[in-house]
Amino acid sequence: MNFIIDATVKAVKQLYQADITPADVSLQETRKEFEGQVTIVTFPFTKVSRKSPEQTGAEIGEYLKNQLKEVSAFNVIKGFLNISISNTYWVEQLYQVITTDDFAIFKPNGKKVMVEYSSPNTNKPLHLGHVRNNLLGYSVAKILDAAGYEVIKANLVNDRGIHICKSMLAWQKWGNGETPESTKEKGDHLVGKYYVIFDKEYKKQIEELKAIGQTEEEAKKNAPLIKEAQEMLLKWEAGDDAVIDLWQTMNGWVYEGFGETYKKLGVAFDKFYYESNTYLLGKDIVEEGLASGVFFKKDDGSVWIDLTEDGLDQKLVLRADSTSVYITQDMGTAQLKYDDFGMDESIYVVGNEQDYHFKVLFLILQKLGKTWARGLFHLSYGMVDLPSGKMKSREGTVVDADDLIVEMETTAKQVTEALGKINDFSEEEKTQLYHTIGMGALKYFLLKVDPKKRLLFDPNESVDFQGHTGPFIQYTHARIKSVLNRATITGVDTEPSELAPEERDLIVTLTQFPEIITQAAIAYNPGTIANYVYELAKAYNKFYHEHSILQAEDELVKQFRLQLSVASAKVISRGMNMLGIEVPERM
RNA sequence: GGUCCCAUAGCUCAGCUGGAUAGAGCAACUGAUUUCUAAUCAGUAGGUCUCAGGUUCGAAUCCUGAUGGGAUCACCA
Repeated sequence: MNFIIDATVKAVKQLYQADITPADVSLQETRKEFEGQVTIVTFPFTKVSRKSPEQTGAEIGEYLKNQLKEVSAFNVIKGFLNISISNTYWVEQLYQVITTDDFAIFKPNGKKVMVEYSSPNTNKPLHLGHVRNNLLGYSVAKILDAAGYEVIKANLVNDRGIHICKSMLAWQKWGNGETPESTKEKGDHLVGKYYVIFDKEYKKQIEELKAIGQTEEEAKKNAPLIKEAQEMLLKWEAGDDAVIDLWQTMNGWVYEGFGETYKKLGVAFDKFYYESNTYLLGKDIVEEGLASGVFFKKDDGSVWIDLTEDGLDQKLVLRADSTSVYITQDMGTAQLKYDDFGMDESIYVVGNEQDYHFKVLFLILQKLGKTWARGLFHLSYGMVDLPSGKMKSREGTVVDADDLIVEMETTAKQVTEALGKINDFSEEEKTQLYHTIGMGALKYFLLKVDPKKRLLFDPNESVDFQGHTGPFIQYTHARIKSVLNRATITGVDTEPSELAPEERDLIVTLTQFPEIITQAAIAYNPGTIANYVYELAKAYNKFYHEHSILQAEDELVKQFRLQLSVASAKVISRGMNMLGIEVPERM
């Protein structure tokens, strides 16, 4: 639509001898109730035209109609210039733009971006919060890829620390040598079970100590279990063979479990980082900062940065005993990632409870003069809440990722069976389809909302399969495929004598796809894609309902509608793919 | 208390680089299937865009303040 903008700039120049830039022309979609496809707001031009908005619109409209063959008509309502673009233009768009192989395919932009997401703890299974994180990260990676970036999907696994020692210790004490094989339990669930057991026993000990007069604080510190866990962590850091052995074994179980869940979620990674390898990093950066005066040392030997001028606090970056804190490690890991890949941008998909941490981290790196720090971005997303409140792994009040996936598949199965459209499918095909639909519903549900917003998830109210949902869009795709399977496409570009409004609207929506990808990539927001694909599916269903494809008036029209259908299916499929959602051929 | 995020229909959400009478879905009600998949389509009803100021020809959108909700301000990660 740039040609309209350019022509408008010229029109203003010709008519009113005023120079404006393309940015001054606000072009928008014409509202449904009016005639036309694009609308120019004429109010901004009245200053130079010295005429009423209506008259200004009429004059510009007249100019455009005379100058551009694509403009077939116009009308002005209350200062809004509504322009009708000729049917020929839209049909050309379909054949010369939308159906071409490189439609909405972005050329490599030469930029490299890392998307870090998932970042699980290896002491418990994944829950709904992780699911949101995983789907978001994966989708953003797909969107950036589509927008022309070279993308590295990274996962920084939190595989060490006191929380893992807790699971290990509880297993040692009460595990009786249980393994995933012996219990037939998924490895991450087995380990998570012992994490919960630890917490239960720990709480018991705290109560006992409180009963003999200790304060809550003292009891938490003095409980034998926590002391044992701390000892175990020290042994781990000292490289004690037995502890390392156990750690490797139990982490192995967890990774196998995570692998299964990731596979079901359909997410993947190009690069894994492990905190057991990175937790000592960052100390050299502390030295660097001390040398350059960005950091300062307190009397006790601890190292700090003063961010009060930036409206933040003083922040510790190294303990007095010269051991690392969280942010030390993150500084080091950021450097490591940059050294590994030299990416232009790096996106951290992490919950919004860490907003402050990342603000500080990025600021520190900038102050240290890391040029790449400007490319760091925290993609912060809201918590997933249950009606009962926050999810807490330790207390077992979580929606488990694996359970949730099974539940979605079961619901998909029930809905599908009730409709009875795929009775000829093999068992394997059915299982596959239930998975596709169930995950489509779940993924769409989680991705259509703005990442920033917190999400309320009611496990008792199942995710919908009708209306503004993943299955609605999947259904539209299957429906198109069903029609295409019954027809032969000649591949000859035919122009119908008349273009119905539903056909034109569908083409208009299709042409927007590249712009939508760009927007989604700029905002790191899969919701942009999700809502667009929904609009497209709706536009198709409306067209489908109003017009027969196979029984079209004549072969020209039929071929045109078939091409329109092929294009719609393709864009739906590509859009959904950016959300990590599969579209079935039948459902 | 400081800082950050959020607030739109009964519910879940779009719209936010300022533009027309604020849009979808769910739930409720009505209608469409001898015709390409009705997981669909068409319609009815549902709104003080939290509130109060400000900027503007024009504000759900930008600014200020308030209210409500959430997060965070650890020598935990």
